[in-house]
Amino acid sequence: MPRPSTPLLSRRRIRDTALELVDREGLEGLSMRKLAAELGVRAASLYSHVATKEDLLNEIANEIMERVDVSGFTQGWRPGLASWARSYRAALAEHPNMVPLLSQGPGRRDAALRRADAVHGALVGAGWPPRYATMIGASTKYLVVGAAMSSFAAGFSDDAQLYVDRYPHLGQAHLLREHAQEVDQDSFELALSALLTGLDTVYEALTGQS
Amino acid sequence: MPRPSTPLLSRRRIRDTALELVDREGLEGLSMRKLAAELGVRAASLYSHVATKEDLLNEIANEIMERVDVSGFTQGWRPGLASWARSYRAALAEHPNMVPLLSQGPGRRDAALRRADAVHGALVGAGWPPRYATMIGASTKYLVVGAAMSSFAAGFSDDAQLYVDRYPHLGQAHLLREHAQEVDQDSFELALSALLTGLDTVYEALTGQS
DNA sequence: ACCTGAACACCGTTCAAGT
DNA sequence: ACCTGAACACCGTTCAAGT
Repeated sequence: MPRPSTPLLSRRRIRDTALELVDREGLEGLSMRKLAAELGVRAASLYSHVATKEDLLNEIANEIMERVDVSGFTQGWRPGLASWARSYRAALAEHPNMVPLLSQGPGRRDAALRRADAVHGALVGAGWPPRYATMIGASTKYLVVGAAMSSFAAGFSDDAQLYVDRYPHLGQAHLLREHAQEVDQDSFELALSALLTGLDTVYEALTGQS
Repeated sequence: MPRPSTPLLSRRRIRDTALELVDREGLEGLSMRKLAAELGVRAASLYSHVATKEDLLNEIANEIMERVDVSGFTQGWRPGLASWARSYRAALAEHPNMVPLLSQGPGRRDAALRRADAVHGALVGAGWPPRYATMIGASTKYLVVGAAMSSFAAGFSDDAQLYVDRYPHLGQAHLLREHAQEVDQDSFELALSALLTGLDTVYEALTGQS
């Protein structure tokens, strides 16, 4: 008898199912045993395809970062920064449970590093001194990552009345669940446009151009 | 025979030792069993003083947030925001391994909620419309949390040469370990001052004053 | 009131064994 | 080459039992 046709597992299927599990049940809901069960297999089998759980999560993180678009810089540094930031934020928003992992520096994830490098290069190409390019890339990332991590939508617990009663200003501030996403969006856009405006001022002072 | 004098454990001692462990070995290095061992006791004993591990971590997070200073708003909203942001960032920097927990919204942590409320109230008191006060509080938090989460110091792995070789722009950009903290600091200050400048413009347009 | 031993239901990972 | 059962060294938490 020859081989039993195709193998049950593949890295592709393992990654996809793992991400589904994380999206559905959170990072803490992912265990190698549950993942294996979902795939109709035993936990030990996963180790024929994946070195460790940490490795698997890093690969998934890398794939998510691959969807971040840095092509906007062809339009100039200002629209480039804005579209990079929005695309980055959108990528994180698609997998909120992965955000804590995605936020911790580029680590050894190629996709994140390649994008950091592209942003830096584009800023330098536009006339920013290298050191500023570094800081602007970092600042923008702070905004995106911070918005993803501390989004009101995730942070405030479901029984909003608890907050309204005890913290009157927050109550008035429309910080209830139904408005949370809108507040997040607007806060992010406010911060982004304030940052860009502030950078304009610096740019003029540095280069003498607008 | 009367009681054996003083109890071995207290919530205070448990919290302090747990935080030491997290600072020393990271969040993943904290287990109830290791914590108990450190305290000269068995894991089960901890549950006479603490409901769950999650509860314990929330209490620790709350204590850290208590050190964030919002008193600067007596000097006006601009210096208030700046000193709040810096104090918040400093509090996170003291316990980098706790940042992922501290960053996920106020949750049920009183200290974080009280501070969010104070900031909001101060901004409204200074003439900002409530909705803007909410957004400004959120934006500022994004910056602080993002800076803490994705700090270069933590994110880039130790062998900086790996990056220099493969990503030329990053190499030039002084992104080596020894400069990482300085870059972090400067990027944060750049973003903060750009944000404040941007907000000034909005404030003038809204209130007609500076 | 506080601490313990033993147990329960989990983990990630390894490895000899099977096909 | 790929999958498995059994094992190892861990987890958080509970609970009857001891003082």
